[in-house]
Amino acid sequence: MENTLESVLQHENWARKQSGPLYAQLRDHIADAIRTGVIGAGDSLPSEREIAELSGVSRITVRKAFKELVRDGLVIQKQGSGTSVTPVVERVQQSLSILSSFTEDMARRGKHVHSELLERGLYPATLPEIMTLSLPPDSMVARISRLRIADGVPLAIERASLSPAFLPDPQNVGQSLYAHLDKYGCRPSRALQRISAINLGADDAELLDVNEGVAGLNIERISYLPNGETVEFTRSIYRGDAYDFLAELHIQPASDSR
Amino acid sequence: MENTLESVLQHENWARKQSGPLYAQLRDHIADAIRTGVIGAGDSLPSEREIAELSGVSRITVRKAFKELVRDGLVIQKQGSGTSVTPVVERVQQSLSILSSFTEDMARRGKHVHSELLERGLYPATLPEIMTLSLPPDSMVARISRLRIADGVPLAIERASLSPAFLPDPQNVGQSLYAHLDKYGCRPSRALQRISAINLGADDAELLDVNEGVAGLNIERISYLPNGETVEFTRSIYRGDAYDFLAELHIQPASDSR
DNA sequence: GAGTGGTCTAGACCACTCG
DNA sequence: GAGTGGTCTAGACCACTCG
Repeated sequence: MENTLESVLQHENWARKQSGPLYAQLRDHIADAIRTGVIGAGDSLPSEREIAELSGVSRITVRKAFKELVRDGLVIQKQGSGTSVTPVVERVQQSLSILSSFTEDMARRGKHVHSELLERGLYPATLPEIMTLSLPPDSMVARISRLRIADGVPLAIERASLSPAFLPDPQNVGQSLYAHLDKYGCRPSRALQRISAINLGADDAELLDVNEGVAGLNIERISYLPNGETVEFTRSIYRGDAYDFLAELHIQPASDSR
Repeated sequence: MENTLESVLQHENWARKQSGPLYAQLRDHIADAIRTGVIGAGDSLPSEREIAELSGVSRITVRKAFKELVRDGLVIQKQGSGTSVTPVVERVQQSLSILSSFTEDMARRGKHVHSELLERGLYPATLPEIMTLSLPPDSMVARISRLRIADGVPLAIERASLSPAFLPDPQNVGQSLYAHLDKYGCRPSRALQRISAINLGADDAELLDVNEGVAGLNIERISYLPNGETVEFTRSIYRGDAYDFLAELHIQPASDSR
C-alpha cells in the first residue's frame, strides 16, 4: 500500500545499489521519484533530518543531494517551511524577429498578466544610458522597472530606460509601455537584441521565485523609431525554464559567402 | 610590499567587517580581489586548508565560499591540482538572423578553429529525428557531434542529425558541415532556432571546460533547403560566458497589432 | 514553541594530480 | 609520496515560518 515517499527513501531501497558518492545516489533516487511521478509537482518532501534518519546518512549528505536538486530546479527550499517539488511552468514561446509587447503578446494567448512595479520615475542618467540613448550630459532619464507576471507566475524582470523626450511622464504608464508610447506616436518599429545566458543572482532569483544560480536569459534591447532615433534601452532577465525564444535565420548574401 | 593574496586573506583584514554569514563575506572578499586584479586570471589560489588556516574559519566554510565562486564562474577547481581564477574568455557575437557556418564565421574573425569529433556515423533514428527530418520508420540517420574549439577555447557542443539522403557519408565531413553540404548542392538557406537557458550538466560542462551548473545556451536548429525540405536538426549547447547572440526585430504587421 | 532550513566546527578518509 | 579537492560524520546553534 505505502509505495510512497517514505518507502522510496528507506535506506535499503537505494543505497549502495549504484556506484558513486552517497549524495549522488540519493539525489538521483529522489530525481527519479519526481520524474516518475511518485512525488508530484508541489508536493512537500520530508525534512532534511527525517530523510537523514530514514535513509541512514548524515544531514550534510542529504543537504548536498538537495543542493543539486535545487540547482537543477527540481525542488525549492524555503527556510522555516521546508522543501517541495518545483511546480511545473508552461514554457512561453516568443519570436526573436517580431517586435511585440509583453502585455499584448500574453493577452493574445489568453493569459492574465500584470506587473509589479519595481521602480518608476525620472533619475539622473548613467553613462551607458547617456551613450545608448544619445542624451545630453547630466540629463535625466525615465526608468520603468517591472516584474512581469502571467497567470500568477513571475516570468521576467524588465528594466527600461527612455529619454524624457519620449516619456516625460513615467508615472502614467499603465500595464503596457508600448501602448503608452503609441499614444504619443513613438512606438518603436525596429529593435536590436543581445542575448546571453547567466546564472541568476540572489535578488533576481527571489523576484522570479526561483532558486539562486538557476540559468536565466539576459536580454538587452535597443529599440528605434522609423526615423532611426533610439527610443528605449531595456535590460531584461527571463526565467530560463519559462521561455523559449524562436529565431528565423536566412542565408547570408552570396557575395559574402565565399 | 606584500599586498598579495596572503594579506588579503588574513582573517583580521575581512572578517566581521560586513554583516551576514562568514562564507558570504569570504566569498565577496575573494570575488573583489579577482575583480580588482589583486589576483589575476589564471592565478592559483591557496588550498582550501591554507585559506582556512589563514583566515581562521573551518575548511567547510571555505568550501562553501568556493562553491559559489565556482558556480558563478569566477574560479575553477580541479581535484588534485587546486583552485585557480578562471581565464577570461573573449565573447563571440553571433547573429540570429543570418544563417552562417561556425567554421566560416570564425575564419572571418581570424580565429583558428578546430573541432573534436565526439560521434560520427549512421545510426538507427530516434523518434524525434524521424519526426523532425520526415524519415521513414526504422530509418537510419546520419549523426555528427562535435566540440567546437576556437583558439584553443571550447565554445560549443553541436549534435547534428541529417537524413542519409543528404549526408550518406558522414565519415567524410571535414571541419565544416555546411561546406560539405555545399558540394552536393544541399546547403540550407533558411533555419528556425529555439533558444533557451540551461544549467550545464556534468558531462557537457567537462567538454566545455567550465564548472558544472554554469549557465549555457541551449539551441535547437532545424534547417531547410530552398524547396522547403528539412536538411538538418541540430542541438547545440553554447557556453554562456562566451556567446552573445544578436537579433534584429521588426514590428509586427499592422493588421495584427490591434 | 515546535519545526524547518542555514551556517559552522573539528575531524576523518578517499580519489586524484604531479613531480 | 605529498598535496589537492571530494565526500562524509556527529553535533551545535541560528534565523525563519507557521499555527
